[in-house]
Amino acid sequence: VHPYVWKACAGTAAKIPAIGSRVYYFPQGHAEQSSCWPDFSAVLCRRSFVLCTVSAVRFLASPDTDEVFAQIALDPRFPPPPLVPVPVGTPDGVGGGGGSGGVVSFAKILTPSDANNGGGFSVPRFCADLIFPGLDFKAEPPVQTISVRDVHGTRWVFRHIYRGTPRRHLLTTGWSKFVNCKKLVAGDSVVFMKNDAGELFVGVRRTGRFCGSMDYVPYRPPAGAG
Amino acid sequence: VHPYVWKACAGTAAKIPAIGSRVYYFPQGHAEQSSCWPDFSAVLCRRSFVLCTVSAVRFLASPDTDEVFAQIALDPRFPPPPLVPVPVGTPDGVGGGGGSGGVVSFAKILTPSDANNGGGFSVPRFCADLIFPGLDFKAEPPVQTISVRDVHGTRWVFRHIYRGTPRRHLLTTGWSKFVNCKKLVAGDSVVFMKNDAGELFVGVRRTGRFCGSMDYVPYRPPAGAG
DNA sequence: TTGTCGGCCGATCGCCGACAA
DNA sequence: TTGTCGGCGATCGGCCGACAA
Repeated sequence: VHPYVWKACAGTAAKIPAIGSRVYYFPQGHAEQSSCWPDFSAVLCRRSFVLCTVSAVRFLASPDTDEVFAQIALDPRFPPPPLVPVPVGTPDGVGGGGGSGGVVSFAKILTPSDANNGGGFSVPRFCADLIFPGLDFKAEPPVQTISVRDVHGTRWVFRHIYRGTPRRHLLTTGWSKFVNCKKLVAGDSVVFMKNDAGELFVGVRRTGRFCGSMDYVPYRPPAGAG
Repeated sequence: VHPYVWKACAGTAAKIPAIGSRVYYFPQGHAEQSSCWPDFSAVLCRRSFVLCTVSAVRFLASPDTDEVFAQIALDPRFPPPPLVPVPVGTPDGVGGGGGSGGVVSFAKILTPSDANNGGGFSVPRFCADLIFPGLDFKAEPPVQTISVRDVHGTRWVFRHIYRGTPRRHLLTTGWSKFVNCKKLVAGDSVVFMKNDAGELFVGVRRTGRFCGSMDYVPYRPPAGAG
């Protein structure tokens, strides 16, 4: 998942440390949020926390739920080992309060009307102006087809129309398929994004009590970074 | 899964050895049909086959596909150990060419019309006479609701009607739901069964190249049969 | 006897403007 | 500006007898 898209999906409250920064790791806190008790036999430390260096960060998304999460590799060695080169294409500063990288985004909580099978999606005016391509307002009605990609790169097509009295922006054809495929319900959020090149992206955030497992999966460092 | 229902689903070509019978086990033949190479470190034998005694048989069905399969535990010791008591309710001789135990069954390969979403199921006359409860032919049309259980015990309800010119037996309401839930397509088969008590059962056989994994799962013998 | 087809009817889907918050 | 509603037309699911293999 591209870090900019990932960040827009996760929201501004999610703070991910930069590679090379120093953090404290609290094994017990980690364990309490896990679905099963992790194997701490390799952690030869009696203190309740460990000073670590962030050695790698992976931005990931669940294939099932589109839920975005990060996998953060920690190195407890002291003094910290020399920093390995950051792979090409991974901007530094992401998640550390850095800039948005030219990506503009807009999130909306789905109303019951948005999530109902029978309806479309009411596009807030600010979202349409900020994110979507401009409509031809001389047409009657102004209408276009927009193509957006989700965090997996899957492409979704929506009919975007400006109609009704008073006039408002709506997504109609294609929207209910998106809602059903993503299993969205009222209260969930969708995030529309546009990058520098004008490409559109869409992410989802869920309200449900669904919680990631935080289980350990071995990290395989990039080639040449051994 | 009840052995009688299992046998009817598997068809007459499936032969399962009785408990206590002597069979030859061919490790290589087993391995060639497995999805991964089994661990044969415990088989201390250089010959290509091992004379075994069938110590246990379990009749199982896949929760996903309803595919029935058997798990056969083999004991290579010689001379054969004393036979443990057969658990109550497991008839001997099942699968060895024995009787049908009062279960009558009828299998039909689904036609395109049977599997189409728009249609019902044409019940062959012999199947209706042999398996289904008798209709009240004085009614116009003769119709009833039948309730059948699949290999998991899940209950399915079908509307059974005798209509059309010429008259024929059909399953209508409830049938397409069954086809969709079981993911049946033309060419697959359904098996209707009736036991001594008049209870109805239904099984499915698939034509697809789907193949069970034949992987090893430890067998836990019934209590008291150690 | 039974597989397939077209007809037909009701349910659902989904687009629409009205209207009010 | 935008959330919800009722209307309504299009589509689809599914029950029917006709007919032929």
